[in-house]
Amino acid sequence: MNPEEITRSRGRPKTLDREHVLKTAMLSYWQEGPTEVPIGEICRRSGASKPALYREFGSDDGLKNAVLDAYRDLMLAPIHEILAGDIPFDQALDALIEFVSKDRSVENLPEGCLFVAMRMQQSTIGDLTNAKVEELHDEMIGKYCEWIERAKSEGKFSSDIPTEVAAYHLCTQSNSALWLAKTGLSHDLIKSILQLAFAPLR
Amino acid sequence: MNPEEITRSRGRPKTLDREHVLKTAMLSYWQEGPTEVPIGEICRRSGASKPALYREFGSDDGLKNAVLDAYRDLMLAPIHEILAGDIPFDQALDALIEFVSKDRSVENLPEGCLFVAMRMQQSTIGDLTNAKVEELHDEMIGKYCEWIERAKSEGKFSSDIPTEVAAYHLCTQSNSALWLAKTGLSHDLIKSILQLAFAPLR
DNA sequence: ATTTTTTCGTAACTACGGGTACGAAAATTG
DNA sequence: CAATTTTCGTACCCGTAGTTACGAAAAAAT
Repeated sequence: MNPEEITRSRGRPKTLDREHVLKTAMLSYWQEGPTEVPIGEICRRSGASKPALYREFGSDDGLKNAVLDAYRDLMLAPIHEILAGDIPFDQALDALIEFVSKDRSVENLPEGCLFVAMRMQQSTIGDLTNAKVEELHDEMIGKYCEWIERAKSEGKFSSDIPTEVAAYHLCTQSNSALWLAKTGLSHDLIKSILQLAFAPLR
Repeated sequence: MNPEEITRSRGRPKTLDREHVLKTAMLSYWQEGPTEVPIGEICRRSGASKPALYREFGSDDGLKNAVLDAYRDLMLAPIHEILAGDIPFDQALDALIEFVSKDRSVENLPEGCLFVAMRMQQSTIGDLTNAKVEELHDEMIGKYCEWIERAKSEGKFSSDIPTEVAAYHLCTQSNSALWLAKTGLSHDLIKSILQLAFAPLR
């Protein structure tokens, strides 16, 4: 009754390592851009064969879609957690700045934001992936709005600023910061820019 | 001695309308993304033949490079003028917001910023064009820096904020605003976001 | 052992897009 | 008019990338 036998069915055993392919693809797209790395290259880098990859993900679009799910858990979920937490507004802002402008090279992660990169490439990306991108964006704006509304109700945030304006502002700043990091701007400079950009919210 | 005869040389007269091709290409790239519109499509839309276009611009890269020059004159130069002008700092900021968040559909121009779009597409774009993109970006940052330094020397801008931080912040906000417009966000909302973002500079 | 099922991966197919070879066309020159 | 020069544009070349056909391989079931 060891784990190997639980899902052991009839045919030839699957050797494709889905998680490994997904990780390879995510890092490749993240590093070089979602439209820059062809399927064949993902195969070479991950050691998988093209048909195997197609059997698993269906299409280029399917793979990108799956990658985006993995990316969400890695990079978007932590932001959601900061916003959902019970920490004071100012501290949450700082945590946000810290998370966004943090140097990821120590974790062997690329700079920039795969999510933003995908959002830019309008038509080059498949329908499935585009739909997910918009879904994740709406989710993010929603979380920001909830957070701000909560802060407003606690008197920690000026009611003069419409929630929607603040939410888009926050979202935009994070995106820009991640993008600036990709252009090679120093993390200290980016942090200063974020502090400046978020100043009117405090 | 009419204009037609001034440059009339020997061979078959050129029928390719360079300006028309350039305008077609600029609007196409601007609207749909610089990597989304193939050369062949530019030809179809402008009525030019492929070899004619290659004779005129040399390559895909050459065409994009020429387009970028045209775009600079149309969209970047006006910003430079605002920054170089003698108007008070606050008014210049407002003029900036106005120019960036203005509705361009009335002039039949696309939303968004071709320059920013090109800067995103790292490797998909040729060397010539990439070099020009960086050149234009450095030029823009430089103009912002000069403007801020001037404002500082006149006591219209807080010396607490490093010039470089403010310059990047301003540049980033403009880029973001143009990009938000491309996603379909209302111009009023974008203007509010810009006002919020620029508040700490006043 | 043979059949059945499932996955494997080589080797193709196809579409698209950047770029060009080349002969025809249209002008000036002598 | 013939020679020369320059541009024109059809029809092609070729590399790239997404996708799949298909026979072999590896397991369970009979």
